[in-house]
Amino acid sequence: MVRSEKTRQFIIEKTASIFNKKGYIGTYLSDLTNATGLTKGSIYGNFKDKNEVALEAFRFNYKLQTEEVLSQVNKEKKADKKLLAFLDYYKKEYEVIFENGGCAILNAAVDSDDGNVLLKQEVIGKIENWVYRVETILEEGIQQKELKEVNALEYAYRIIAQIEGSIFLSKTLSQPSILLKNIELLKQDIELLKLN
Amino acid sequence: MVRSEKTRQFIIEKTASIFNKKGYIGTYLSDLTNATGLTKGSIYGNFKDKNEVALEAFRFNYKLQTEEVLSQVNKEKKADKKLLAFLDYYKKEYEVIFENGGCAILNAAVDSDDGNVLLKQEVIGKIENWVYRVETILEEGIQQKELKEVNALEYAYRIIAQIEGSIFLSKTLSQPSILLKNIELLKQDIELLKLN
DNA sequence: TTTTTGATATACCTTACGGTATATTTGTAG
DNA sequence: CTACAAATATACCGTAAGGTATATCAAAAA
Repeated sequence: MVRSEKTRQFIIEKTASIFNKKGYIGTYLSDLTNATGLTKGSIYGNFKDKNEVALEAFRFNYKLQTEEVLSQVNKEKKADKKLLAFLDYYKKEYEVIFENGGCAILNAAVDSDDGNVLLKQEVIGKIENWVYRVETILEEGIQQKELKEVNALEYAYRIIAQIEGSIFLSKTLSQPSILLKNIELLKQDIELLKLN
Repeated sequence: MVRSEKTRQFIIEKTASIFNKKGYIGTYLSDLTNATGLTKGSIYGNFKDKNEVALEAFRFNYKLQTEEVLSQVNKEKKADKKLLAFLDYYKKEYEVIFENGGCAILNAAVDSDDGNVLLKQEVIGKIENWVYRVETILEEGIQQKELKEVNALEYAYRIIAQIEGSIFLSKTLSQPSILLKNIELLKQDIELLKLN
C-alpha cells in the first residue's frame, strides 16, 4: 500500500464512526481534522470532497458490520445453521455496533434521505444485497428439503426488518435486552422452519 | 387562538415535514423562511431558537402519526381488535407517512443521536409511552382471557421493532409491499394469540 | 548528495449559517 | 380616528462551514 493509500485508509478508519454517529451534514471538516490530526489540505489531497469521505466511511462501516458476519455464515453448511449463525452475530457483536453509533445501513439511509443521492444509492444496493443473501440461504434450504416451503423473499424482508427495528429500539432506549430477546425469538422462528 | 399562537402553529405545520425529512442540522433557517413565507425575525419572535421549532415540529409529527391511530384503537373493546386496528392504521396510512419523510420517531431518534439532548429525551419518552400502550392492551387482553399468556412487554417490543423496521425498509427501498406484507404477518401473529 | 516528485501544511477565500437589534407594520382598544 | 402594543420585516453581525491555491516538507530516484 503506497503512502497516499495508507493515509486514505487512515482517514476512513478514523472518521467512519463519526459519520455514523453524526451524519453527513453533522460531521464537519473540523471533525475530520481533529479525529485524524491531519489538516484540510491533507484530506483534500486524498479525497475529492467531504461526500467522498462519507461514502468511503459508510463502505467501511458496512464491511465492519456485515462482511464479518457473512464469513461466519459461510462456515455453516445447512440453511438453518447459516441463519442461526447470522442471528448469533448480533447477539455477540451488538456492543461494538452500539459503540459505533448503531447500524450503519439504517443511519446512512435516514441520513441520506434528503439530497445525498450517491450515498442513498449505495445504501439501497447494500440492503438489496443483504436481502438477496438471506433469500438465497432460505431458497437453498427449501430446495435441500431442510426448511419448510415459505416465500423466501418475504421471509427475508421480515427477518431483516425485525433485526433493524430491534437494533434501533434497543439502541435508542439503551436496552440491549430488547435486541437480545428479539434475536432469541427470531431463532425460535428459524427452529420452527426446520423440517423435522 | 391569539395572533401569535396562530403563527406559531402555522410555522410548526409548515416546517414539520421538512424537519422530518432533512433532520435538525440539515434543516436551515432558510428552509423555515421559504416554507412559511415569513422572515427570520418573525420566526425568532415566536420561538426561542431553531431547537424549539424542531422540538415542536417533532411533537406535531408524532401527534399526526400516533394520536390518530390511538383514537382508532380506543374505539375497539377487545384486545385483539385493538391490536388489529393498530396494525391496520399503517396499512391505510403508509402513504401519508412516506410522504412525510417516514416514521417521525425513527428519524428524530437517529437525528438526535448526537448532541440534541432535549429532542432525544422527547423521543425516548414517546417510544416508552408507545410501548406502554401496546403492553397495556396485551395485559388487559390476557387478564380478560381473550389472549394467550405471553410476556406483554417483550411482545410489545417485538411488534414495535417489526413495525419500525418494516417502515424503514419499505421506505428506503420504495417498496410499500414490504410494509404491507409484514403488517399482514403481524396480524396473523395476533390471530394466533387469540384464545379459542 | 542532490534532485525530483508526491504528500501534507498553511493561509486564505467565499458563502451562508444561526442569531439579534432595530425599524416598520398591523391589529386592537380607547 | 388615534394611540398603543404586539407581531413581523429589515438590516446587520460574528462565526465557521466547505473548499482551494500555494508553500513546505519528506521520501525515493539519480
